[in-house]
Amino acid sequence: MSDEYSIRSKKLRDLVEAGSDPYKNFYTPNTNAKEVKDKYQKIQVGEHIDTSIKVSGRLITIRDFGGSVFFHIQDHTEKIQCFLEKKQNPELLEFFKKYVDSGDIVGVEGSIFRTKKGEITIYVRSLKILAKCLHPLPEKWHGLRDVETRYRYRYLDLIMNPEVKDIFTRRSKIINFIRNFLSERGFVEVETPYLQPVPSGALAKPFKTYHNELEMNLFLRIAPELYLKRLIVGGFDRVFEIGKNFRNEGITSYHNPEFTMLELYQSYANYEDLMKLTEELLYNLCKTINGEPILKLGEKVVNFSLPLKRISIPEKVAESLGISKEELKDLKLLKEKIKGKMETDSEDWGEIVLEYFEEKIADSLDEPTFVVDFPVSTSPLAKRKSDDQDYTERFELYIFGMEVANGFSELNDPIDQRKRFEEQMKVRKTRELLEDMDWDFVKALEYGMPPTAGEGIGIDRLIMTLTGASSIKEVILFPAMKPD
RNA sequence: GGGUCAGUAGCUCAGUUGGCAGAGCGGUGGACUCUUAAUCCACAGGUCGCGGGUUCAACUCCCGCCUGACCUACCA
Repeated sequence: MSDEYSIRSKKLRDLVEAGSDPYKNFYTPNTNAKEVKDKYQKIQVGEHIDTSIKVSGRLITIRDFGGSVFFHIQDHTEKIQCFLEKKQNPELLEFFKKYVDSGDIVGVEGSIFRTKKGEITIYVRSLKILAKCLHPLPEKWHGLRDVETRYRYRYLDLIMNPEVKDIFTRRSKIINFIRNFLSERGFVEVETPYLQPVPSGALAKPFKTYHNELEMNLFLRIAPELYLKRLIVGGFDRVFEIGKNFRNEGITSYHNPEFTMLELYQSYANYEDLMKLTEELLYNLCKTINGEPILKLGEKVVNFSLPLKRISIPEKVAESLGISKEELKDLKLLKEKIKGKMETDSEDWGEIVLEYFEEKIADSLDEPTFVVDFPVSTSPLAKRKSDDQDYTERFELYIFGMEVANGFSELNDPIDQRKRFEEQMKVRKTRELLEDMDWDFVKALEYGMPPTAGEGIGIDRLIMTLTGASSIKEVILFPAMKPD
């Protein structure tokens, strides 16, 4: 009976015996910590406002002086100090010392004054325990730092580290903004299957599951792409979906097995239109959450001022290799030039160019930058550029060296699409990914899909860049973890 | 997948050459009516990540495993 859990449990039993319910059904505060502080900001030291405010929240720190007690409670807005003295209510002070611990959810009622040290404080007249906390909170000064504990017990993380709550509040605002932004521009938000008979729209290892009644294998989707394009075929002009994708692959500081993706499709638009849409979205998003388009994150600065920087893969690669864009197209010369700078086992011209770009140039793209002119062989679902058949109408957006968005003018030729699926089947067989392709999607294209541009934006990664998080786990409430 | 580092009280962390397991916060008891890391006195609190091994003796050295972080590799 010496550990804290037992001690607190005993207090709980004693409370019940004393006829007090330690888990109240309800309590209605009439304001919150922030509102109180704002409203009474002007009162002077020593001044006492005779009002009756009720706030509730978690009691986080206690300073006991015998005849009086200071404590802070933290609600969903912030924390506020409370003061309870013997003179006012001796029974209540006794109750507090006997039953109340840091961590408890309490409701307090009282008036307002400013202490000698200048803090706006609730002069407590009554206090109720609304929910007893049976565990001690982590240390008040250092808080909860251990990342493993923070992720496994996110509720503790949120209690102890207000900046964590800020990140997820900001995440919510960002997603809301995106929804509104797209809705205002005529995009219809839709939902497409998470359970798919054929995992499609990307090349990634899927999670497999099984439907008992249908007696069939199903896969958690790796992308919603083909379903969204079916909707374009069906006559939706502009659609988007914000949802989870699931990829059965490695976990890194910017990969989580389930992650949130925005995909949007706009018919009668091309990749240029989507770049404009994207930079407008980011510019306004940053201005809305930050007040200005330049975001300062410690030493890092992200500048979303229009227009965003744009660089061409062949230009940068040719420049880096000291050859012309025309010479770059010579596979033999290219392989000779990269010798000693980069190892590759690829024989494909486009793959080598892109590999070189990603390895030597992309990582250093800190400022938001559109990368354009992807080689055809590396972009199987994108249309070729009309003025250069070796490259496609595709872009990726990089921020802090991280790929945040990927968009292109969509292939809508069903014959070409069928051919590409057949080629993918061969590749999958050699990689022992024996799933079938989504042939019905080809059929949909055979009915005619208008010229369309589509884009995917990795929401988690976008939020990382907008909050300065260095790990994707910091922007996902419950990131994937092995059992402890 | 490969490499590096870490895991000790509820939390944050020390722990020397292999020689009794430590501190602060938190807790309990006591003093204290304007503190905010309150202060002061006393006390309690340990599966040293898990399992083997070496040794008179292991938190410490060796082997294996678990969990995490970082780097690297893979990655529409």
